[in-house]
Amino acid sequence: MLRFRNTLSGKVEEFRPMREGEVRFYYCGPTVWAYGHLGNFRSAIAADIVRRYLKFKGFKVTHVMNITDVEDRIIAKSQEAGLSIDDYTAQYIEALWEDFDALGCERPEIVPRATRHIPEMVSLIERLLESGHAYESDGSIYYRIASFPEYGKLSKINFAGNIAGASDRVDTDRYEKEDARDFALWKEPASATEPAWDSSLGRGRPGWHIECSAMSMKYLGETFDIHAGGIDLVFPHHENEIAQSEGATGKEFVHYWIHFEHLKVEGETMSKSKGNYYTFRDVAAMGYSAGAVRYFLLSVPYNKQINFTFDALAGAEKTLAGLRDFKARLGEAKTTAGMNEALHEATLGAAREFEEGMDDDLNTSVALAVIHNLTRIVNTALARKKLQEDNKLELSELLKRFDSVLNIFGDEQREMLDSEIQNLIDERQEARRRRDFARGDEIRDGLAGRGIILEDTKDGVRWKRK
RNA sequence: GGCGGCGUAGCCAAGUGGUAAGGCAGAGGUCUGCAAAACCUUUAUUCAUCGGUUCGAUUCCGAUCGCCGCCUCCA
Repeated sequence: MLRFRNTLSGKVEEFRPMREGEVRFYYCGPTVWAYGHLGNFRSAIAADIVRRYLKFKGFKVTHVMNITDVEDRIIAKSQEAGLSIDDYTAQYIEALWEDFDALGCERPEIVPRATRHIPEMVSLIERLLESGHAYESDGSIYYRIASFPEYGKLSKINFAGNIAGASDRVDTDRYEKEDARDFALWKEPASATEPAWDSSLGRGRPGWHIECSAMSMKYLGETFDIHAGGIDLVFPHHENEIAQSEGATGKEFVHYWIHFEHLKVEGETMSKSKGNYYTFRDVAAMGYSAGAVRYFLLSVPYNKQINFTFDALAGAEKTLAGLRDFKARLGEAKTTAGMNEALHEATLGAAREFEEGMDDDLNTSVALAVIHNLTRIVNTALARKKLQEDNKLELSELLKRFDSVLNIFGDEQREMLDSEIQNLIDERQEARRRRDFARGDEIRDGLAGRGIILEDTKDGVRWKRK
């Protein structure tokens, strides 16, 4: 029984999709201008795990991830660069997909962009105007929070208590708003050169929040199953989405809200001013593998803050190498026919515990511990020649199944040996037969220098790329 | 000022009202020409501190200290 912590209720709830066997899932992806830091991928990988585990459970998943490509900062930066919005954002969107692929994230079925959905936003704003949830003021259009009594139900924000300490940061005079909390749905351009769209609402551009309401409802319906994103989006972004969507439709917008906790660096907030700001590309350039980054980012459950340290990442690198070695060793293992019952039981137990852990609000820590325990049991069996053919088949299938969720074991196919390398290995074997260990070690060291690690086993020489 | 989260071995970290998963690092051993890998053994009488509730608390409650987040269009 799959359970999620639902931000709306604050409780862990059993997941029941609206339609049998089908899940509609919306994930607020990274905004373009702040793209690329490790925290983005903590979130992206968490969303990938949600998606993959739903599929593991047999659901058909329709996964929508938005790309915010029109927003104050993007407009400012693109104008600074003298580029159109599209030209400015294209480089980041390209980088997004490269990193997505490198980190083993499946691409969502639908990736709508705000700039491509202006008409949908306009018509949603029109509905809000008609129903009294929105008003025009000074050329812009605002959401009237007073018209939506449930405002605050997601973030549980106490507005009365908030004012005292935070009032200095609420810029009440900036716009002609009825209430300081009201937020923009449609903004009048600040200058003639600013990018804007002509519409029935006048010339302008959408506010930030409206795109997610418009695009999610377009592709997933007015009510859908899961909406996820970083925890910082709870307020105001998701709170406002609820106000916009439920204000317009009168229906419940989303059944399950899932929020991903943030990443810290050495126990502190990651920020450029602290000098501890890392992008995925930074750590990749330092020689860490994408697989290790993925492993690290999913090693702590999504609902807990994760603490990034280079020690931990190096640890993930080694752990992952061990798991991949294990998989390769299993594939090459010589077996006898039949099934070892004790191993069979261990395999079934691991399958069950993995699912129990993941069912419990996607506890990836537990899932990984299950895999490590199984690995040790099977390694012991391998060392004692207890692995039988049916166990091997069953275990290979189970690893594949685990990996359909975690995607950490890497490619099925190993690269073919270069004939040159194979010749060197053969030459070394010949030297060892002559007990010319000096020559043998020389070849082994030479190969090591080229990133080829040799392991002598009873069944011959195994090799792997570093 | 309002609201929320966290503090577990050298490091990362899961977890629970009934006596501490897993990974990395470390130590000893098996195997090996030497390595590597793997296996075996080992590493928290204890879960920030102090009180309270309980037969029993790391787990619940209160206080204290420390860290983090939201209340600013940052995932």
